Amino acid sequence: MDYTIIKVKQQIKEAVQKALGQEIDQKHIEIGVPPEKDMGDLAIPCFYFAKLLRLSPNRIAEELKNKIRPVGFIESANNAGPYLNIILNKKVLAQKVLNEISKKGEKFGSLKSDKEKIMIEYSNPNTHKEFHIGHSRNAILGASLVNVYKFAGKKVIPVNYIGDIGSHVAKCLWALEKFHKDEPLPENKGKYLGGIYGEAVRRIDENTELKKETDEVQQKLESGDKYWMALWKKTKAWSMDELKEIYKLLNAKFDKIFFESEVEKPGKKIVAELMERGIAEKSQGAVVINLEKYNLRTLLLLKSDGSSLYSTKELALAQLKFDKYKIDKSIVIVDNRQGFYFQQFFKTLEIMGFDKKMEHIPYEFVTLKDGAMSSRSGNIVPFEDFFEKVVELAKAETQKRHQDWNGEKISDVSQKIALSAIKFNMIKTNNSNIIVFDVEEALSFDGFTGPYLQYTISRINSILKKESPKGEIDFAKLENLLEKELILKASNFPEIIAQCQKENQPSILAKYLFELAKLFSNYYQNIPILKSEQETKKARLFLISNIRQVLINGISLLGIDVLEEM
RNA sequence: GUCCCUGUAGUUCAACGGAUAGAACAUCAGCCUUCUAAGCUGAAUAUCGAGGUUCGAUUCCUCGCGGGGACACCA
Repeated sequence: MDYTIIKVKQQIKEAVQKALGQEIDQKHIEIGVPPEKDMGDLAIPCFYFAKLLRLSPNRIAEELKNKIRPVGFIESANNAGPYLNIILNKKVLAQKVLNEISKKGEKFGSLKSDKEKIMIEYSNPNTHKEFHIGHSRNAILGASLVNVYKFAGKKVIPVNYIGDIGSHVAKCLWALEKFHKDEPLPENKGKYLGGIYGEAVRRIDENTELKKETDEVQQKLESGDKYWMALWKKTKAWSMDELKEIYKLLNAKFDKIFFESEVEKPGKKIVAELMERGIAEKSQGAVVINLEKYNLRTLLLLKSDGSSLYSTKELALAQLKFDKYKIDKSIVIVDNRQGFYFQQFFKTLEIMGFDKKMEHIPYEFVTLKDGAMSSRSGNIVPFEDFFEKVVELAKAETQKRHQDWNGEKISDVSQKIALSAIKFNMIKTNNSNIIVFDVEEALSFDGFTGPYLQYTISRINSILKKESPKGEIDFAKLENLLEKELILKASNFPEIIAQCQKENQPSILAKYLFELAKLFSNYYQNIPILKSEQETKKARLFLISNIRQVLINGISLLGIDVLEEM
């Protein structure tokens, strides 16, 4: 990375090293931020130097203050106890950072590309089931991670692995045939199927005798019964149509979609090989791999009736990924409840001699105030229902503000506002925290939300529409402290991208964007732009157009479509 | 029982081992003859407990307490 912020820090490190002597390792020079703005722009704790040089940290800070001379980005330094605070040169910083953003445009923040080819598997829904808000967390998180990885210079192949076979399909089709045959079909057939699946689960719950009937359906499906296969194909298409619609809304894209149905047979073959090689063994009629010596208990690879399990199929999927797509690494985004399974699964691959880089990125699931969502209890919040609700609310708010807009524009803007609210809401929480879904909160458009970011961009657009920056910029005109703060924050963007990718945590980006937008809002409120003196105005317009660029780059990475106005 | 996540303000969340623990929502008090008030400013309120490591612990380690989840025929 040759970004300005990196150069600034490098310059500071060199200055410190020069002042204290070569025995100071630059790696140990930490650069942070002071607690108060008026103390300085960057801060260096001096404890490490103190230990090395056998002097008090306060003394070293003082010495550094006296030795550091203004050069390049560094304007001056102040000591405060054991800390050295650096004040950056406003003009130089503004010039370098703003020109950099302006020049790189939508590429600003992107990192040097490396050769590693990574497959990211995410979403992984089942057909014949309802797609609820919990599934949307995975799709939203995955889509943004794919964006972030690409922006961070990785070669990414986003894929989806869909559960199109198994007992859930049998249950759904059984209920469809038994209770809904010849019924007129609604427009959204995928959602209709999901409802029927829920009904099937509840009926079987009430009368366990019915399980026999669904088992029969499953056997027919597995044996390739023509009638049931035809029904399966037809209904699978319904689910896929619905999923495609949802993915369009969520900006979730896939280069390849794998289906469980295509890896079932190859999976069984692998299990048979494992048996021959003595890696897997029979236990109570089923095939298992004993992982007790790794403290991972036992993983079931095949059911006692010979039918496949998730693990069976996934063995084949892993091979398919590396053999056919020539990837260096495979990442799977699946909720944390499968964490133990993945430990077992990866260990199994290792024992098999399948020595590849595979990683499970866990995240916590979405629950409701009164407990987890389940088809059994019927307390599912379907994504589409929730989405409609948010759109409706956005519409009401938009109409209130823009009586002159036509229906089409209102609808379009409202939909985008709704989606930005939903996506941001799912991303703003750290992956390792459970989201307790609260409709009230999810419907909010105020504060730390997607619409707030959109609104900030709209306000910038509104100014730039009236006048855009032209000609030579006098960066000395950006002398306000709020301006310096904004510029410094904007300069941090590439570092945020790096961190976000490294930690698989888009919430870091969400938080950063909010902070940047917040700084702008404050600036906007207090500093007139269009009404300022000519040269100052030019500089300020240039500043805000670049702040907008950073906001747009960041929001886009979250998978959110940027609005022109709202 | 073993393993994973988690415990911070009334609520939902932040805080590479660093200075006075930050936001948002809700509450209260202000700000629209000024570039979009979906905004801005201010007030008030918090680290589950006990040890340990460290110059320094919300963060790391140990133990305890509380919440959620996973652990053989679901995915």
